[in-house]
Amino acid sequence: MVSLTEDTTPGGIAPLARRSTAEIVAERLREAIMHGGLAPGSQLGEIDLANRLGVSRGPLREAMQRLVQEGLLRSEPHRGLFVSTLDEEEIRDVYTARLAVEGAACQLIMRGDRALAVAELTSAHQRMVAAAAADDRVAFSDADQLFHQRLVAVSGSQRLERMAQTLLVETRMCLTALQETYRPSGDTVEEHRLLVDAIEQGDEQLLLERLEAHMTEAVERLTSAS
Amino acid sequence: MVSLTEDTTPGGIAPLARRSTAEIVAERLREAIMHGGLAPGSQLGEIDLANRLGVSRGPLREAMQRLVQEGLLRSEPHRGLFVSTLDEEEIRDVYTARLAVEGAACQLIMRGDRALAVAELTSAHQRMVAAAAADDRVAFSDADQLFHQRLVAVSGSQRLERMAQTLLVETRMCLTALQETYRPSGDTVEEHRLLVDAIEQGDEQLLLERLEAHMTEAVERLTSAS
DNA sequence: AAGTGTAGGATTGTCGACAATTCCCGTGGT
DNA sequence: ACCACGGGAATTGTCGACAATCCTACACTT
Repeated sequence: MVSLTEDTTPGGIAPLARRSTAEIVAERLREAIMHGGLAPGSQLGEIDLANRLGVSRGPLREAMQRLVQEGLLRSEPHRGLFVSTLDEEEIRDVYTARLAVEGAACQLIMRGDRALAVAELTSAHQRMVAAAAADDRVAFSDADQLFHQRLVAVSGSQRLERMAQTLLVETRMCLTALQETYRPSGDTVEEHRLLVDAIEQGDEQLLLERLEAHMTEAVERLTSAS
Repeated sequence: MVSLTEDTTPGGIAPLARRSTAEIVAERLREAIMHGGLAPGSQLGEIDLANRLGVSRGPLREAMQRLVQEGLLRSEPHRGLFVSTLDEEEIRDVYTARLAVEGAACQLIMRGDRALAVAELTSAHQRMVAAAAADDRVAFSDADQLFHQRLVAVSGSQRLERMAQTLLVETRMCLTALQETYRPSGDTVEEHRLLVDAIEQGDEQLLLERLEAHMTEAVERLTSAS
C-alpha cells in the first residue's frame, strides 16, 4: 500500500492541515484525466482503480463524486462512471466559460496588484518560451496551464480560481486527446506575451480584447483539428 | 426508510434516467443549507444526518464530498464537515463571480434566443411582484433565485449554469442568515424589470451596465445589514 | 432466420463494524 | 490559581461483505 499523504514541505511547520484522502484521490484522478491516463469515454472500474491507488472503494467513490460534481465524470446509475467526452459544442462552452472567468479575473487584477501579476505571469511565460524552444509538448501545455492558473490566482478571488481549475482540466483533456495535431506554436507564445504587456500597461480594454482573441484562437485551433 | 426516487413524470416514457442517491442527497443538503436548516458554521454529524435522511453513511459521505467540491462545506480532516461561513469579503467574492457568470450568460442571450429569455424571465419577474405584494420573504427569495437561474439556463451554457447554481445557493444562504433585515423591496423588483427590458430592447451594453448595478446594489444591501 | 425470454456473470450500490485520530475534562503538580 | 498531563468518549476514516441492478450470451419459440 503506497503512502498517499506525503509531506511536501520538509522544513515547513504550519501546513498541519493535512488534506482528506478523498481530496488527494480526486487530485490524482484529475491528473490522470488531464494527461490521458483515463481516456474520454472510458469507464472507471472501481475495484481496479481502488487497488491501483492503494485505497478502498469508499474513499475512491467519494473522490469520484467530487469529479462528477465538477463535470469531469458522468454518472450512469447502476452502470458506472465514465470520463466525460467533449464534442465541438462542449469545447466552445468551455472557452465561453473560461472567457467569463478569466475576463473577470483580469478586471480584478487591474484594480489590484498589477506588479505581482506581471511578475507571476512573466515567469510562467518564460517557461512557455523554453518549452517551445525545446519542442516539448507536455512542458508547453504545463506552462500554458500554469499561466492561466496564476492569472486567476493573483486575482484574489477564490471562486473564480476554483471555477477556472475545472475548466483548465477540461481544456487540458482536449489538448491531450488531440496531442497529435497540437504543437507549440509561436503564435500562442506571442498571445500570452501580449496579455502580460496589456496588464503592465494598465489598459483594461486592450487586455480584455486580447484575452477574447486568445480564447477565440484557441477554439479555432482545437476545432479545426478535430 | 423513505423513498428518495419519486417519479415526477407519470405519463412520460423517456425519462428513465434515474439519478444516483448521492446526487439526490446532495440536492437535499443544498436545500437545507439554503433555507437555514443547516446554519453556517455548524457541524454535520454523519450518523444523525444519515438517519434523518434515511440512508447510510456511505452515500451521505459521497454527497457531502460533492458539496465540499462546490465550496458549500469545509472539510477538516478527523474533525468533521462544517457549513461554510461567509464574511463580508466572501460575499463580495460571490457577487464578483456572479457578475462574471451572469454577464457572460447575458452576452450569450443577446446572440441567442432573446424572445425565449424575455418570456422565461418575465414569468419569473411576475412571481417576484406577487411575492412582494404579499410581503412573503421566502417566496420573494424563491422568485429572485428562479429569475437568475433562468437567466443562465436560457443562455444555453451548461458550465455557466452549473457555476451559477452554486453561487445562487451561497447567495441564498446569506439572505436566509440575514432574513431579519432583508425584505422584499420595490427597488429590487424594479432592477429585475430593467434587466428584462434591456434584453427585449436588445441593448447589450445597457444590459451589462444594469446587471452590474444590480449586483452592486445587492452587495450594498447585504453588507450594510451585517 | 429473427425475435423473445431467461440464466449467468459482473459491476455498482448499500450497509454495518472495526480502527485511527482528535477533543474534552478531570487530575496532579508547581 | 494556573499549567501540564493522561484517560475516556465521541467522531471520523476505512474496510470487507451482502444485496440490487444491469449487460451478455445462449437457448427457445414463432
